[in-house]
Amino acid sequence: MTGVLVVDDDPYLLRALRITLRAHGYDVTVAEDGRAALLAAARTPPSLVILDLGLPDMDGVAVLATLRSWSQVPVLVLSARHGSADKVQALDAGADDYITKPFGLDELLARLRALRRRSLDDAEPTLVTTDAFTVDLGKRRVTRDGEDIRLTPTEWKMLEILVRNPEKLITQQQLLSEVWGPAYAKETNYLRVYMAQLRRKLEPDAGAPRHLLTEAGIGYRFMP
Amino acid sequence: MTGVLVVDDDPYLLRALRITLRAHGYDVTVAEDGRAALLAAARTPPSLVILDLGLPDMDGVAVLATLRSWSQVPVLVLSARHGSADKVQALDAGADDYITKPFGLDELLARLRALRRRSLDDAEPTLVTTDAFTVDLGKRRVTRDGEDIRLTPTEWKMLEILVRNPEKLITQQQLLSEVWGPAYAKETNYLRVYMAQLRRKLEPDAGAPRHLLTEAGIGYRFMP
DNA sequence: GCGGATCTTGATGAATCCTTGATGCCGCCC
DNA sequence: GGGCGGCATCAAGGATTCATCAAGATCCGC
Repeated sequence: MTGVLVVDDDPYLLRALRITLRAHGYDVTVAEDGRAALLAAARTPPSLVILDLGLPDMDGVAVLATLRSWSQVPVLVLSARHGSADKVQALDAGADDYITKPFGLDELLARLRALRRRSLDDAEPTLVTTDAFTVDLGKRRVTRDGEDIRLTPTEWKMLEILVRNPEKLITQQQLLSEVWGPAYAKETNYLRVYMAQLRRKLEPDAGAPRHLLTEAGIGYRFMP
Repeated sequence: MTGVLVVDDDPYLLRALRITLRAHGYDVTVAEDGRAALLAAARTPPSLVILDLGLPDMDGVAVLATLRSWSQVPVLVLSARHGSADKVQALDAGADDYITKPFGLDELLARLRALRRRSLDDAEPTLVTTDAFTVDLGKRRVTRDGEDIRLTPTEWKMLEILVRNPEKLITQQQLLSEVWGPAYAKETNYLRVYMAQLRRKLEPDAGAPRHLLTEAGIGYRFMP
């Protein structure tokens, strides 16, 4: 499902957008100020962001700049200002599109479609290599000795979390709640089963792992 | 040098744009009607296109659609019309941005920067070959053993997305929302039906696919 | 309208994946 | 040395997902 984060302080517009976007199949999250928007974007990264520049707590361009510091998500900016200086500022801060109020909902939907069309070919060239295997986070692919390794969805989720935090200790609870959900925080069994499978598929000697390490009683750690 | 093709029939605007864009480091080509624009774009493919919808010889949207049939170059549309129906039509025909006259030159420049930022990873091969079949993304054609393969519109859309992202895993949700729209993100049935058809038409052995691979529970992947 | 192509929808067996329990190993403390 | 807790491994079941087929429903050009 395509997730859209709508950031605006006008409750009426918010309501209209939520209804319209839901009716067109988007999964809508809303935020009424900049702080809430950044929190929401960090917690559940959306596929698209609609951002009003006139927010009560902080400048819209500042929100955009902060978001851009860690996310490449396409952003469509809303503004009541027609002045070209504002547009220039927003576009240069990293906005992908700019639309002035008032606007037609069909135009907004068309611009969203155009944005999403472009967002697919954002090749995220993050490649993590060890001397045994290579993980391509963008293409979602693992290779070993030139051969593709086939991972199940659960195996991949676990590996992705570990690989995105190299050398960092990930607790069992972190892994369980990220992969299976917070309700599974005590099912440490799952971790053993899947860690064993990952090692069998990736480690040269699954009995003596060198990259997927166990920290007894605490969690696991990935070493490049 | 970034090449910009400017298509407009107003000689004054053309002159102003040429001077301004050259001053900002762009390499400018101009065309005064649709036919000349398409010829120029075909002969020396530009990095960006600025297209006025009001042309003397043919409808601007038709020019855009024709251009889109073989090129993915970012297009910024100029129009004197403020109506949202026009915008929707242009954006759905493949425009990447839309700006109404009159406009500020600094806004135009900012939008051009935003467009160029998004299209950095060009180098788009229009011809993708495997040892079983060949896909010509520009001409929208698929050949196998020298024979043309007939694809339905839906089959083509699906294949195009996969082929434009070689080796990359495309999730079921990405495929569904690109081909059928975001509201269909749960109809994974469609994917199976059409993937089976694509394999029957393209794979030497549809039962053991080598180029259109299934990642169970996640999505599909194209391997050249 | 009519006919053909294309798109939906449902049903079936096969393949894959997740869960769960049992078993054995290792290190540690009593 | 024996008991214990945490870990690794294995295998089987049940659940989910996939491939395939075929029958309507719908769209489109003539």
